[in-house]
Amino acid sequence: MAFHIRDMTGEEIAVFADVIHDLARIPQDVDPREATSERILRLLRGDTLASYVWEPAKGRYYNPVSVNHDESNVAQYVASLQFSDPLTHRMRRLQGAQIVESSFPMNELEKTEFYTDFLQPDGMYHGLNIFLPSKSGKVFDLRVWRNRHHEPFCQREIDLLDTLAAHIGRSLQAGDEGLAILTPREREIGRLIARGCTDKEISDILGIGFSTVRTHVNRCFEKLDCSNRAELSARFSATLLG
Amino acid sequence: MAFHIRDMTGEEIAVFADVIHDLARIPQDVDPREATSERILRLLRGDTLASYVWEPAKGRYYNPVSVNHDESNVAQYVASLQFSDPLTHRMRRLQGAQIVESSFPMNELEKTEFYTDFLQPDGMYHGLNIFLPSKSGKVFDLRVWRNRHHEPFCQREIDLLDTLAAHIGRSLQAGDEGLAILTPREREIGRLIARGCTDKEISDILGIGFSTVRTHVNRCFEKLDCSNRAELSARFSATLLG
DNA sequence: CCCGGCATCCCCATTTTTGTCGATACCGCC
DNA sequence: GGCGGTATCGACAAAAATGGGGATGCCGGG
Repeated sequence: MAFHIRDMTGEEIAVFADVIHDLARIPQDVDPREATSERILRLLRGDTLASYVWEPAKGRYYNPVSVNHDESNVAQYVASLQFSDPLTHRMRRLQGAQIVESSFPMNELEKTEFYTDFLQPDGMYHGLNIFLPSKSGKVFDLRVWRNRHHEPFCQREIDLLDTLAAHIGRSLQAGDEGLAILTPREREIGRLIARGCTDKEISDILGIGFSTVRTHVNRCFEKLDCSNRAELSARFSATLLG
Repeated sequence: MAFHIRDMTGEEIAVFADVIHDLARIPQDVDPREATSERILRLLRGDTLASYVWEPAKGRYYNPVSVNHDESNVAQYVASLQFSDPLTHRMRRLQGAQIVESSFPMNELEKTEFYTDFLQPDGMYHGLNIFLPSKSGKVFDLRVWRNRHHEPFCQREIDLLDTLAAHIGRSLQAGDEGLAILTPREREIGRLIARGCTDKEISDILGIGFSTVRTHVNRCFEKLDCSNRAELSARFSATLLG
């Protein structure tokens, strides 16, 4: 029985590589967490996963993505439970992936209402968290859990999560700095430009007036600081294909 | 001593992820092998690495990339030794990463001239090869070696190389189908278009006539079947930024 | 030695893009 | 109810790109 918790099977290596590959090429209008969270959970051999984004302006978490969690639980966390969560306060400023038990002993955690009301019902026992601050002030996080019948997380998962989170962070960062400032309509038009459509064609495709297209295109130029559609096209297609 | 050869250190996981990330975003005019071979060798814990591309039309290997090899040895391999190489004949049609010793017992190999003249002097003893056919008929390969004082390769490296090679293959494939049909000058102009330069600007930057730029641009359109520069820009920037 | 590919240059007519002014209407928020 | 953001439309002139010709010189392979 030479089983060593840190090893990765050939299949896991391949899945890991695919996740990193996808993160590198994901379109900016897709949430990288949506596209990868199931596979990340599998790689970390966890039971449930949740991810939130801390919005500094509002002082709260929002934009949840979860796997194997009860949806209403996640909704409730965003709505109210986040304000009585004793974990994130303590862990948010730590660097890198952290095992919950290391910062918050289980015997202490089990006594809290947060545990009995929220964690326990959804089978969250052994926890592994990472909080990743981005330039914009937002903090992106990933929270992975195993139920109490499973082994606690160990170094293999810490290393994996550190790496995965860094790449998700890069991907989110790109979204932050990139096309997010455009309105949905503007992104739609940007995508068509990247496909080589002329303004006339775009107005036909979208069923709107030529002038409208012109307005949107000009606004794209302003917002993205592009001087012509070739440059705009580059900005879009850098993350469009894949 | 619970050392298990299949594990990856946290640093290796991070390097591996970076390699995959880079392969996903590498410009099409950069050889993905050049950009990653050192790191791949380190991940596989090998001593030397060489890579060639089999050109079916000419019936020979060309375009070598190597790490820690004597350059003249590699040149000689491409020039002549490849035709007396007893290994690749036997291994080229095998699927996936293969340990040389498994197909070609060492006691047999050590008797050959190829070993004494070529492999031995450069310290190639334990070998791990992969041959990856591409749609165009070309076969891309990676050949990693450890010297005789080191452990033979095992499953960890097979899994890793399988995955790495698949991603390099993807990257090369993209190059094959993409910008490779353009001349160097045409690619240069395509890149500038993707950065948003007008034809006038391009002619100034490159110090050539406006008309010349026009000719190159038109040829790009023809070859890549693009109807305007926005589309061309998309083709270039899909792999340009990183 | 000739041919093909490459890089360089020129002209002309037409289409598309770009810049810069407008304007109206809807919707959510304070 | 006003205000900001979004989506929608219009007009005009300048700048750039596009499509179609044709032309030269260089170089390497058959």
